[in-house]
Amino acid sequence: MRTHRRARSPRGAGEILAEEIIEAAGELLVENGDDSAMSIRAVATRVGVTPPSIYLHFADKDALLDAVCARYFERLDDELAAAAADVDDPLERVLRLGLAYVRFALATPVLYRVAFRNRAEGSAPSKVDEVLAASAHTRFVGTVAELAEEGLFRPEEVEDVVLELWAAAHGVVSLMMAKGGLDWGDDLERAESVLKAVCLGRALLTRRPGCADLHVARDWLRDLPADIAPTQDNDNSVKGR
Amino acid sequence: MRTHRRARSPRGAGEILAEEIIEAAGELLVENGDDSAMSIRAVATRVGVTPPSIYLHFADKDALLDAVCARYFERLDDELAAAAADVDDPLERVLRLGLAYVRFALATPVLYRVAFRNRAEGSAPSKVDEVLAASAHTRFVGTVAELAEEGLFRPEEVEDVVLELWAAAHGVVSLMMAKGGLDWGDDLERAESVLKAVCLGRALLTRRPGCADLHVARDWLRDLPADIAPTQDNDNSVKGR
DNA sequence: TGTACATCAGTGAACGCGCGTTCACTGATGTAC
DNA sequence: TGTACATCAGTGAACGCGCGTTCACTGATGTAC
Repeated sequence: MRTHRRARSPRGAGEILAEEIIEAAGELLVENGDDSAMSIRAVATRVGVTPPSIYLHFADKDALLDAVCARYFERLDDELAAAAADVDDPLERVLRLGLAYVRFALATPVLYRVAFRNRAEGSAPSKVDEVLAASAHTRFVGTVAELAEEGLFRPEEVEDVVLELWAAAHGVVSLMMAKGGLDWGDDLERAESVLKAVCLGRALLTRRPGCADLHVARDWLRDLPADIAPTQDNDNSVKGR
Repeated sequence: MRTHRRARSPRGAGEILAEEIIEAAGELLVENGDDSAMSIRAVATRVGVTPPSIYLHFADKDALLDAVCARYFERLDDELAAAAADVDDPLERVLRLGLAYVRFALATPVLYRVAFRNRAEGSAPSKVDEVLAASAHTRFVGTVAELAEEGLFRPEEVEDVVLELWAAAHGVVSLMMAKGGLDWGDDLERAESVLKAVCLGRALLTRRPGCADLHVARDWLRDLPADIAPTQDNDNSVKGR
């Protein structure tokens, strides 16, 4: 039941269909909610082509989903690049990157969830992981490495800090998606709070290793001197800038 | 193709079958990897009963999955209770609770993932959320409230801190499950690091609100006095105790 | 300038499958009289 | 003590569906000679 028939690609331009398939698959995922609702047949119908045509460009359904996710993470990297542009201070930049990640994920929850679906055990290594490693991950590593140069972290723990920041951001968005009924308040403010806590707590543990002992940490927190004077502008949030 | 036929329950004991169904469904999920691999027919076969019998006890497949998840979170609460027993210090207890959560999730990744699956939009409010709210969530709230009494957090931010700790723990386990290939090191040590960072960072933001401005926070971190002498035992981890 | 051929981008029809769910029925067990 | 009846815990067979995937085929376009 094709609603329209797609014009055949000119010779040598078969790749065009691949692009249209990825795009249509992404749209179907967004519209229908999850990957079990995206069928080869539905994708073919939307593109205006018959189901076997899909197999001219993708080995199977899983390969198509993978391509959709890879495309998705490429878009994520674009967003991260935009968020980091012109932010010289690495501490502020890491927060901006984290918030951009959260904003991007919350804007497209279905795709985000599909991108983090668990793949079948025997399946080939995914293109998605390569894309992630080469883009978003590298971007975070670079910024955290700058922070390490400042002395906020030790150089050998840069990868660890990145993973932990990622875990925090991922946790915030995926718990929000799964348990939207909880009292999250403003999503981005909550994310900002978590990201700041991880950054500061982690840096604190680096600069004062003794605080890894919770009793030491508590005594120390209790004895903190009175807060310093607030800075001139009261807006502590980075969101609106 | 039943491999064995289950003996009929005696009169008045029809509920026994419901229990066996939940148990079998859980086993199938664990063995087969995800919820699309758990079919009503497979559950019936495993229990030794015909498919329509399932419907004597569960309205549909979704209701069955829900019951499995509710049972799962009841088990989680048992683990949390055991982890918190005899830990008087609330700061240590919150860490133990978090680690028990992580350990439990990592021990049964498939069930954990299913329990956080996204439900269809129109579906009835899940029993799972009630169980969670009444058990694990309450447990964390109680402990964080004690920390607030100590002055580590403000009383009105107890719920927020619980959500953020939950998000952190959830993020660690679900990212580990989705991206197991990353360099996580020891899973529980990584979790401990994140949980401590969130706790300390959050408490720091409470005691020194000025640090919400990242520039202030950085100057402050840079000017931290030299670390205090380490405590007598060098084991900062809570894992083995 | 014409023609045989290769290549490319698809099509049409079908295979076989397992699934959730429904419906009318069965047979053992307890209960009322 | 015997019998009719209600209840309970299931059964057997089927409906209808959409799915991923395969296979032989088509028809337009470019290329060699």
